[in-house]
Amino acid sequence: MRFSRMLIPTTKETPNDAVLASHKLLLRAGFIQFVGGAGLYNFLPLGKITLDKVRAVVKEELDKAGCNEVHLPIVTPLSLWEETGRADKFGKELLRFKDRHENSFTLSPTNEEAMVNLVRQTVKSYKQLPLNVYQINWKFRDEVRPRFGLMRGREFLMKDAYSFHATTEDMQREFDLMEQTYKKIFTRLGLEFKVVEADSGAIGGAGSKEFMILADSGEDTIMVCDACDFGANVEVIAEDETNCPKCGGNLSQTKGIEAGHIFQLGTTYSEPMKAEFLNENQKLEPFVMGTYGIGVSRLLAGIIEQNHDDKGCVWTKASAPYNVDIIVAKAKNEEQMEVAEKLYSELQAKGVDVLLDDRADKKTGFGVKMKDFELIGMNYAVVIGNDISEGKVELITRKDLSKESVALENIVDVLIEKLR
RNA sequence: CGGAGUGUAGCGCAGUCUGGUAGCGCACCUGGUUUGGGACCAGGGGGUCGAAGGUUCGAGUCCUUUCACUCCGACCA
Repeated sequence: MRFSRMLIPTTKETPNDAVLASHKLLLRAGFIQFVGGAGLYNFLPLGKITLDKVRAVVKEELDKAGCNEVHLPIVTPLSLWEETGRADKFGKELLRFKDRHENSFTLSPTNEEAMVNLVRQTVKSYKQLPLNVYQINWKFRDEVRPRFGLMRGREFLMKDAYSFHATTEDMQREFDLMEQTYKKIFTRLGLEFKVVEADSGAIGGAGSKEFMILADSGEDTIMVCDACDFGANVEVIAEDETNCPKCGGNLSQTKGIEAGHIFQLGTTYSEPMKAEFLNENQKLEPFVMGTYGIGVSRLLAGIIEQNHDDKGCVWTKASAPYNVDIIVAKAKNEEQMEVAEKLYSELQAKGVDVLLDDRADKKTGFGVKMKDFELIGMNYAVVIGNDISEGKVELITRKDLSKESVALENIVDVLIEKLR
């Protein structure tokens, strides 16, 4: 893509209302835009691209683990929620409204009931099990206090998966598989994270684990063991506990952003909703279920909370809207522009996500392009400038802002190696 | 829902105490000069001051009511 044709409204001023780094930077770098209602944001082109990239990583790993992607309507009949009693339990957080026929509906905050309904209408035999179905879809929760930009919006993109099994043992096997799958997803996204024991909250069920992105700004307090991999949310462990219940090692307190949560549900939903299958003994049994969520839009905030500096965002390779930014120092210089166009085509041909900063208006000089590169936080910038007469370009690494001079003929290979 | 704060141009703000017909920076438009780290000069466009009501000759400013947003708390996949 060419910068000159993209809507990227970067700003120098820090928005007054934003407190968190991710909130400020995503606004300043033109990824998102405040709509006016609390917790509602427009995703601008850069934000949409980044969201889609993160979403693709989530989808790929789930598909590899044998999950089935589906798509449910965001509007759900309230009657489904009444079957499980959650219409009352969710309270005001569940946004309700009526259609022209006075029928009650909700904007889905999560989809256990809707997905159980999908499965009970289609799965009748143990031979069809196990089954894991998921969607990556917008959710709406009328939060008491939405805040911190994408961290706790009212409308947010969530991956919600639901597994159905004949036995508890098989559900636990899937639970472990999802834990491994989540670890792959978070690792691919370049995140530093911790899996912790957690409370099951309003979803209900037996065991649950949370995937915490480690960041000082996190809303959750967690206890982690420095000797083994044990970790727990303070909701489920005494905050003054100093010894690891697993290995006896030292526990220390830290902050985390809850970006994923997996639950062993059992029959909490299948029983009241009469979602049953016929077992090998020809008897009806309720499905044993698991449910697994990832806050996809929250991941964007989490990635930035963990990866930013005073100049702007520092996206990880898997999440950056573009991995390479070609900066044409003087876009009116024909030679520079020619070299830049050629490099742009070559990188595209090699499958590299590249942005060409070809802006040639008189207000957009080299300084502006550099500032935008730093603020947006793409992984690398290639500066096509004066050195081009000697066959050299400058390669800048966003993470440490280091600069190196590279021969033009080698730059494609160097970049591909770095992005590997 | 309790506490605190803020609503004035697209964004960031001043003006409100002490009422006199709206201003600054950024952004935007035109022309010129610049061109490797958010340039400079000149000119220009854009606001019924969150909303409603009231006091007054006159309200951004005073009074009443109301709405929204932000932060802290409670709550929360």
